[in-house]
Amino acid sequence: MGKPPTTLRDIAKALGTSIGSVHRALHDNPGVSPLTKERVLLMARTLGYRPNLAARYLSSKKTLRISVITLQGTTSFWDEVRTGIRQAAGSIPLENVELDFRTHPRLGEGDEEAFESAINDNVDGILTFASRPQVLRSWIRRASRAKIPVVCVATDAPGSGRLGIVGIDTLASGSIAADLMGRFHGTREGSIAITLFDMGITEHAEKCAAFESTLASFYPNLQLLKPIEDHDVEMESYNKCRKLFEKFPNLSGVYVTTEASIPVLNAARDAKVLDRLTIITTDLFPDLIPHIRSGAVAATIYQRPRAQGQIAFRMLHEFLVEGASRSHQVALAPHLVMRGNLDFFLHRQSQDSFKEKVHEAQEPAHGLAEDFA
Amino acid sequence: MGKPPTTLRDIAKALGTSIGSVHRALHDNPGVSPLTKERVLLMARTLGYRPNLAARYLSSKKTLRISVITLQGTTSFWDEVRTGIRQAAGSIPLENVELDFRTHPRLGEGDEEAFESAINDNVDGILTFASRPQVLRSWIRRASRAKIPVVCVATDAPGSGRLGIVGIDTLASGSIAADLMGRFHGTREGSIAITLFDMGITEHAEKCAAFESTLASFYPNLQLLKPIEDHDVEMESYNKCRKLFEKFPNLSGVYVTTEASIPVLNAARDAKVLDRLTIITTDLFPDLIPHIRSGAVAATIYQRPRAQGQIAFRMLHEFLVEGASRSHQVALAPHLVMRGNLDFFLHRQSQDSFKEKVHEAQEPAHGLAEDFA
DNA sequence: GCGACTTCCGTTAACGTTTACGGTTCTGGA
DNA sequence: TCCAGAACCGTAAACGTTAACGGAAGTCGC
Repeated sequence: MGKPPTTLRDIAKALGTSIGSVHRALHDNPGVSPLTKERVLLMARTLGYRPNLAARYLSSKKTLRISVITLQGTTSFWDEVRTGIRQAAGSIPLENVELDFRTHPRLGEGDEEAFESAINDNVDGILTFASRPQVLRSWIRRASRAKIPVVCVATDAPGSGRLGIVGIDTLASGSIAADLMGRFHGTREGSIAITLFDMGITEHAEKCAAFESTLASFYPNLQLLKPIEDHDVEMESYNKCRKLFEKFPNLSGVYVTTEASIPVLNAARDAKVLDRLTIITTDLFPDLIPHIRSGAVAATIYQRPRAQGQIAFRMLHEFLVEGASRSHQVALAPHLVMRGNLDFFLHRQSQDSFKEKVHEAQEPAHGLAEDFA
Repeated sequence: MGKPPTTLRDIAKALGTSIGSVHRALHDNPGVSPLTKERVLLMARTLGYRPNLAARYLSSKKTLRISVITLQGTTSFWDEVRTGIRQAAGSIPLENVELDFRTHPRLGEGDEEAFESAINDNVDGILTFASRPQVLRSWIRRASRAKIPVVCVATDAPGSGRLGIVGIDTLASGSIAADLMGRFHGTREGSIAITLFDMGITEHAEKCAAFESTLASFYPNLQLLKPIEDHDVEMESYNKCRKLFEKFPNLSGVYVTTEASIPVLNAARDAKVLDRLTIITTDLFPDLIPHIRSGAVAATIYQRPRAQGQIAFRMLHEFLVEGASRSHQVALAPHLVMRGNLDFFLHRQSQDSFKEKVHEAQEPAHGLAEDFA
């Protein structure tokens, strides 16, 4: 059924040339004439040549260096992303990967420098958070020109030449938030607010649009107010919300699409409207937990940072190893966290780098695992 | 920072013996004395020997044969699981895996035969659906004794010696269903029904318990009725539900934990209680779609069959290749599907076995979706 | 016409493991 | 005493790729 795969030797033999020339041609290394190069490329294609990765790795054993340029962050989101990257890097069978974390403290502080040093170090690939697409775009483009593939996590930098993007599906997030808001609220009239970082961020605009669209389609009794932009500044968020609650005393729900949910909750508490509001937030971090348990936050939409990190790494690695990756845009389904299943997610987060953890000793001896240490 | 990894030659040299003996010792092949074997094992441990997988694969290039013993199924669930397995098998870099699907038509029909033939064929590993744990337990045990690792998908077979299990977290599923039911329903009194396959199935009992517990903790206004067992028989489900609706006219919600949601919906329609009920179902398949769109089904808890298949395959493969896998029990977080985000999941399902050759032009409108832990 | 250089190409030794094959030495039985 | 067989062990050839080396032409300057 399976004919043996074609090798470099096969191509060489078919062309009456040598392995060395074939190898040079396929890697467009110098030292091969344009004619033979073309003939090799053609023959490789017709014979359906696929490089044997095991042999390649065994022979060259050069290590891939991947630079991870991310934000420190105010919540645990980016820590989780980095953990996911580390996990994925640790679980590839042929471990020849070296991770190089360049974490900058604040938004727009040190990201450009990190990019510059990564490019100068001539790393093999970059995983990054494109916090400021408009600024980072040129850096990503510069990396691409230097043949360094870049994969964005969480936020896209469209038109930058980046290899790919992995993030949470904005449509699914915004829609599910709207559906929950609508169902939780019932059929009476009411108005809903939404907070986001900045309408200039594609992801946030899309989430907002999806939320609005679903709300309009299925819950016409709910009216969406003009979005509030907080720019990830606590005071801005708090003050704008205080003003909002005063201006719309009949407000019945808030959808917080950013990490800055605590200021919103504080504002609601201080305005004494907390128990009248249905609040849906985004992500999951320690400070938010008591608010979920108390029921103040009805639900939170978990953006699966660890999964994002894992998949981003896999995408980059696949490209570096195979020369092409399967899908360059990955949109994950968000998870929904509420009071009842909160512990499940907390438990999952806590099994951190313990991947080697000994699992419940109820079934100890399997007998198969006795291969070698 | 990185000293070169130890090789067979290193061990041999350190012991003054030969590569051949070291190899035989590490694989407990015949032809090595107990003494040298012990010394090799010790030295391998102290030198921290890890086999070089690239070299191993390059040299042996034997193909792993994995048998997939699953149900045909009445919905697309198991098709999706199999698709996930295929995808995962296709995406491993060193492709030396041969999948062998043994699909039996009905529950408890042909599963034992499939196991027997798989064991007789001496496959390298088995992925299976332990539909009837009590019956299959002995078969799994038999496979384990034949050194064939078995990974269960969706349903566990505890105490069978299986290598591992991947499924949806029952606590998260039951709890989120209860939370939604409670929030959707509001604060007025009401009673809720739950349908399941059989209380004998661990997963179903656990889901039921989680549902009950969350309901009792946070929504004491809702009263849970005695569970209905449908045994995956349509008529049984329909009839029991009809009787239920007659007996409890003030019923306000149903949580369907099995695939058999259509009979429940039909019964509710025929009993003319459909619009009074909050119905939460499980999984996502074509027949269910119109009911979600119409709002008859408020939400459905998607069990991510494709992700289950992918992860189960990975677990088995990792064990077969590396000799030990990281975690033998994987509990996935379920996804929540409602009207608004339904299209996202449908779109994702439809990108089936395409995965090959998606050399996208520039930036397609909507991202490709991938499923993952 | 002779070295020095360029351009192209063939050969070959790694990489670490598996596997088959030939050797030892040792045992038991005739 | 000698042979057959077992039990143990060393050697070497694969596997497919990479990278380095050396050789064969051909080109240029003197």
